[in-house]
Amino acid sequence: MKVDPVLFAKALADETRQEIMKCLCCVWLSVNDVVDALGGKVNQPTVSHHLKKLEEAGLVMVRQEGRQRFYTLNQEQVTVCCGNLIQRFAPEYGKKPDCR
Amino acid sequence: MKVDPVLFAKALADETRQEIMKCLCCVWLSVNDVVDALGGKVNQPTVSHHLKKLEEAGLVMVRQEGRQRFYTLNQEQVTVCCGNLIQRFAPEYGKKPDCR
DNA sequence: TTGACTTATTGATACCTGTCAATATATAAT
DNA sequence: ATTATATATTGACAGGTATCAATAAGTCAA
Repeated sequence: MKVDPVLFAKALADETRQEIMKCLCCVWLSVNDVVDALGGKVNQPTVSHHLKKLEEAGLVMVRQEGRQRFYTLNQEQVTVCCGNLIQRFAPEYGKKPDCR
Repeated sequence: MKVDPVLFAKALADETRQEIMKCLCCVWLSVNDVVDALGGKVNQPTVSHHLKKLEEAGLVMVRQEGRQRFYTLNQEQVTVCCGNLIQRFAPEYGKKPDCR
């Protein structure tokens, strides 16, 4: 799934959302787990809203289980998108010294 | 100069700003040069506004020359910030297969 | 000094978005 | 069926921001 670099940046351009991503790094959490992990900073609808944004950017994966939905960070997507940014804005960095 | 990952993402989270970054990739341009390069999409004050944002995020370098100010993309900063994002959100990607 | 040029700043406006309260939807348990 | 639980959606509101027109500030030329 190819992701627009602006969409990717927009998804990252929020403090709370980056905290959520941190929580979901390398582990599957339900929505309420995330709410708890944030320690009452925001409430459940807000977390759902952020998770939706992250999902639209392809940054999280979802797995339904009973009445819960488990999310985890898509680390490959993060890596790919960051690589795309470097490709786009620093293509020859490290190659042509005269460019700097 | 250490850059906050949220600030970095915010700087990238705009279509016009990414276009400006593209223009400034590997070349020094005056403000009016950037305005022209964008082909009348936005006017001069708007470009100045965006350049200020990019400067605050450490993504561009500035050089004064006469009455003009020349900007260029700081490719090293882009590379470093992207590396930081990967470090933060995909630290062990490619190392621990059990993590995926 | 005056005028021309380049860029930054200010004020106004419209749009976007993060947040919450309330509610809806869906699923499981009894 | 009814109740409880988990999550998503809606509506409202406040704060942020992208944009422009107008103006200011700084610099060079004459």
